[in-house]
Amino acid sequence: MKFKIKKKIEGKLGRAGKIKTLHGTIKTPAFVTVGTKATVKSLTPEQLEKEIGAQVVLANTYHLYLQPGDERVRKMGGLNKMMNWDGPTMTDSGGFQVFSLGAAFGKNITKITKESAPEILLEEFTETNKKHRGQIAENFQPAKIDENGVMFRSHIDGSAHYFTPEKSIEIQNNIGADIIFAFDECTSPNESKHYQAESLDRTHRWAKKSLEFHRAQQEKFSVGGAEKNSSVEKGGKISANDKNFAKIIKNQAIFGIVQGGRFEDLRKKSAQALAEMDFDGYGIGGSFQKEDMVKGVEWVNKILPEEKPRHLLGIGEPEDLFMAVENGCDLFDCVAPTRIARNGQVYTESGKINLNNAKFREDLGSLDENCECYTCKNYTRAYLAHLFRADEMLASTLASIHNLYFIVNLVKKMRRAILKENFGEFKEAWLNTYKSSQ
RNA sequence: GCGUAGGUGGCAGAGCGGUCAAAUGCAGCGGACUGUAAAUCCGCCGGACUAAGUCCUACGGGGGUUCAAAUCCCUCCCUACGCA
Repeated sequence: MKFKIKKKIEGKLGRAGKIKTLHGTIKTPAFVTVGTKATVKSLTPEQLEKEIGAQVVLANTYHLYLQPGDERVRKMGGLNKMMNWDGPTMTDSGGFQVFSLGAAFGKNITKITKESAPEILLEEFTETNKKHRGQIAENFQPAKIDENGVMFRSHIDGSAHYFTPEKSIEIQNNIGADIIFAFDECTSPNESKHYQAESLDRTHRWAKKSLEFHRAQQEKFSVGGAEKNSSVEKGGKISANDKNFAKIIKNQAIFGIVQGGRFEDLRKKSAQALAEMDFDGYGIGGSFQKEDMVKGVEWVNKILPEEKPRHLLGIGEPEDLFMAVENGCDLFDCVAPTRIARNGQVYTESGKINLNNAKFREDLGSLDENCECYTCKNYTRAYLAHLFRADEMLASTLASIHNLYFIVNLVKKMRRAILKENFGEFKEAWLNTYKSSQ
């Protein structure tokens, strides 16, 4: 993987550049589409590429390990081949599941908190979650952390699985994405500073282990290439797939992940510690308070090496993307566009609208007035409103096409603005319209 | 005409003397969703008053029994099935 900066935003940390991978080039800043289980929900790769113009897909280590199993992914020729996606790919390490299946499990907690958010009545939410999320037994906690790793209980069948940094990397090697992440702990925003600090040190130790293990794997595959491949060592023949994997892993980049919650000293310490390790790029993870996410990003990006790409994990909403691009992030992924789409909400230039609202039942306009996407060119709000009410699958597909097009192209526009040196004006104008009618 | 089973909120359908403005599901209305436990979840859903609450009108119509009736009795109307 190679990263090149083409242009910077004057007086800011933001930049436009290019990341070259085995499966193609990513023009940054870029929005990464999320395909957790090796599919961007409700979309075909062809729609992703042609209708949306997506550049990258991010899949998930934990999910693909559970099903179909990373060995099977490898047998199917790796992530790209398996899902018929030709472009660049990434995998998240399972670090987010430490949070979502751990501290956040059964509670109504998200990694983004808002100043205005009311106190959460934990017990109430736990009760409702038990009721509605099925099979889960009393006090069931699917993720438990210790110094060496995390014990996950499968959310599918309850079986126990132990992830170490090495295990996560090994799985990610088998999945074969272009960019992989070190195993980390995404901490809950509700944790004390004491816990955040403790967890941070552990995440740094895991980062080092992840990096060392990955480099060793690459070494194994580069010296003598496919001959050193494990299946060959067992006496097998060198298959085309083994050769292909040798190439993939040799080129597989690894990003370290910065944590530290919303604490300045911890964020800076984390950026410093990771910058000292020779990662190919960096992820910025963990929880934020919406209002001061800017500061968090700034603290970190001032320290991380400029010449390496930075991925802001799990963000976001349009306003977050402007903030992050301006402050030096190159990649973003977020489930929001596809998730809210499946739930009936779509982006428009003037804010989000909910197609389940009665007022759209006879609205013959397109989802967003000036949008050029496939959905907007061919369908009305009224039709989508009907599809959602009728519980038709096409509703998800059409809304997802629109939302991803909207976000992917918004970031592309930001890139163009950087190249044209008018990012500031573009941001201001865009956000004015977006906010004004919310 | 006779027999049997029924008539409950927009629909389906519980309840069979008090704890019933009435379970549950659907429909309806609104909200949430930020490295996907997610085609998910939450709230409201007879009427009036800002809310805890208070009052009003309600389980086919009418009449009764009872301190108390969606629930028991009588009668009428209607529906389904069976028999003439």
